[in-house]
Amino acid sequence: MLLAELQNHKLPAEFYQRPTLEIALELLGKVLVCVRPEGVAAGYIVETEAYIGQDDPACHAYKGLTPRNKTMWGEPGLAYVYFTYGNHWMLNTVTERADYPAAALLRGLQPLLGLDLMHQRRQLDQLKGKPADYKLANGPGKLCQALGITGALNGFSLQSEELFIANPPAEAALPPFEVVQTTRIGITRGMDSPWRYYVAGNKSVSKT
DNA sequence: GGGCTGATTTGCT
DNA sequence: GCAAATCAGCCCG
Repeated sequence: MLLAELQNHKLPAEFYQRPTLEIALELLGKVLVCVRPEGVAAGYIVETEAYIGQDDPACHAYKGLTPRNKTMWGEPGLAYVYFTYGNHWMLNTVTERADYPAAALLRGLQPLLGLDLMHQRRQLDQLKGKPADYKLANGPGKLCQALGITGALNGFSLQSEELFIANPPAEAALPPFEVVQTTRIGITRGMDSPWRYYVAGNKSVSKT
């Protein structure tokens, strides 16, 4: 079964102990897996953004350490989950090294496992019917909703049993793809840094 | 397909 | 109080 394969190919701690831009780039095509009591959901990462250090005006760490952004100063490989806009959770992977606040935001997922569960969680309106599969997690807020990720997972290790990122086995990998590098989305400061990456042509990218 | 707008909570000024 | 690493609904074409 694919889930067992994925569990055996978790990214090692060293993967996260590197420059954030490298990590954001290399996360593309990896598989994010979330195991909750109600079931398993997983998808290919197709869009990421880097937020790097206290000098990056768009990074939450810009204004210094607060209870909310504390996880960014933690060990690389932790999940930094935060709440914004009154409705939405966001998932990041902590990068670089402990005591240095940096993270890669996961912005888009191409659904792979647990499609029914994702539809159930993302159900908007009984009358409207199901959204297309590629729209289940094509955005950072939707991604968390589809996988059942909430603040309860903030500070969890991304090598845990509940939430982890894995290198898919060759037979389950995304077909070869090109990467587009561009500026970040949804921010009001630090808009010049081209720290967003996505899989060219993939429909689960939030905006092209 | 694209543009505009209200929703709704948390954390910090 | 207000801004926020957003989303969905509604209108238009």
